[in-house]
Amino acid sequence: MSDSASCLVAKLSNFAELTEEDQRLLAKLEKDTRSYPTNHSVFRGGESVEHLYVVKRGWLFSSATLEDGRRQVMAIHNPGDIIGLPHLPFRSSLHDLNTCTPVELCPFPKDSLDTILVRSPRLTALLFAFSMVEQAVLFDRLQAIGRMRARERVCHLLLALRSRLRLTNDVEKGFSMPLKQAVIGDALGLTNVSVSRVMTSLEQEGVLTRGASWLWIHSPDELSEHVEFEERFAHLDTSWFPKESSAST
Amino acid sequence: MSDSASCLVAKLSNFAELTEEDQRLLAKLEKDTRSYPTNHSVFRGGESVEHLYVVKRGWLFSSATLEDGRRQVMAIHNPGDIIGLPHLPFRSSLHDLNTCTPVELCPFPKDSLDTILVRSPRLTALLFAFSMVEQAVLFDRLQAIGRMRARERVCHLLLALRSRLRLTNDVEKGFSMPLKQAVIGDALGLTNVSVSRVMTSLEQEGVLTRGASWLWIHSPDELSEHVEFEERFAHLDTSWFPKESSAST
DNA sequence: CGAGGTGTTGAGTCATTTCAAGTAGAGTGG
DNA sequence: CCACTCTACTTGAAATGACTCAACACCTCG
Repeated sequence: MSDSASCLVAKLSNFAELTEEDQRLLAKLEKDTRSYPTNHSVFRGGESVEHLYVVKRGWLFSSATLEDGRRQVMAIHNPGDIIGLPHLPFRSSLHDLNTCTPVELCPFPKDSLDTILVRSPRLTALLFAFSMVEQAVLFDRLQAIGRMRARERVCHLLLALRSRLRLTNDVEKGFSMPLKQAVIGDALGLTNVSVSRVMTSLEQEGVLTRGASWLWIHSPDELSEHVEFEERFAHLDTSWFPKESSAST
Repeated sequence: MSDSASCLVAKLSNFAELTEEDQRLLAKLEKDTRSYPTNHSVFRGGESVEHLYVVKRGWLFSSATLEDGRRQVMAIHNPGDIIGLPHLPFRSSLHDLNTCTPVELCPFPKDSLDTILVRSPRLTALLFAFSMVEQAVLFDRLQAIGRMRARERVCHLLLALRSRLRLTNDVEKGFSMPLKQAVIGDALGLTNVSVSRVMTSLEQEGVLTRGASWLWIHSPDELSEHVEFEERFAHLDTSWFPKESSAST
């Protein structure tokens, strides 16, 4: 993980060797950088999406809103994430994208992917694998929302956030957590009020400590047994990947 | 959609031209066929998964169960579906897989995909796109569970099922629906009791007609406005696909 | 210092669950 | 072919977890 390496390269390198060529292909996705302020709407659901985005800095979330205002937060995005893959096969974006903090994004056009698809089957496989990991995380949240009580849901989300951040940050002594309780609620099918009650009670019980946009989970292992949280970023099975980039051999 | 064409080829052909080579690559995935009876467990979460499966005939569902027995149904699988892509990057399967009807599956090993990845970037893109459509459907269900009332959730699921089946069946005058209410409930974060109440009331109001393992939604258009259901299988944007299979040119 | 956004806390309400009993239907064996 | 059994579904009554509404506290930022 050299200084010049992007978050994306850093994240992906955790799971598979990247060739020079692969790194070059990824670097092209991060050519441009755009900045956005806090609480800014990057795009809205229904708008046509020509670009995908690599998150360079900051937090964002994707959400969809029903006509009467009920909102569901679909995903929370951190540095190193690629935003927009689910929109790929659609003409217009599925969700709104909003910033939680000041953000730097690297937009790249959809069809930049075709070079990767043609030149590096192995990198393609890695991106696909990562996309499936995202989907696994989504399944876990589906289970949390569908079958867990408010308290379990909140714990589950906090553990999931921590697990994500651990790929690129040190989280042992706490980590930055700029999400508003209303956003957490909308991610979990709860109200901000319920989230507040749970968080307060968790803090009183000594499970965690809160600061301004900051959170410390004291004993994640203990907590994760209690709420049946599953680590999804631990290890990727890459055995089925093509052996080499066909183009580079 | 010729007689010899598989459900998978039929489904994918709806969205992009498949070359001879692509069809041959897909056909290889359906070489073997295995049969399973109703209510049979194909595999359990945690077992190692060497294979993916193409559904040739019948209905199945994937689910995960918490220690105390609470169950979440993650996905419902119909003919033409590929089962197991989300498990791909993991050593062991994420979910249980169970049959709802007698079923025929075509198992193929994970690394069969590498030929596709290397030989046909275009088919790879199509599979990826389809996988993203699945994810979009998952997002929709997340919203349903997180932010809709029981009645809306059930309507939403019924419309989603109908929309899936429409790819391969005629659903205008009703369709086969072998899911038990407990399964529907577990897919929606409800109890079988709530599902029963909703279904009964929908039938009384003339929204639908039920028969033995059979369902007719009278006016899906009207219903879908009422519950904000979004059709995801209508059209794929394939503009970003690589132009040709690199290997076949 | 004031203002607006964010989080907290309490009281009352409501949708869904839980529990329980009963009905209907499909499949099985005599 | 009928009785039996098991499972799925239905229906009602009571319990409950989360929501709504509302007031208030806190903090940040201008």
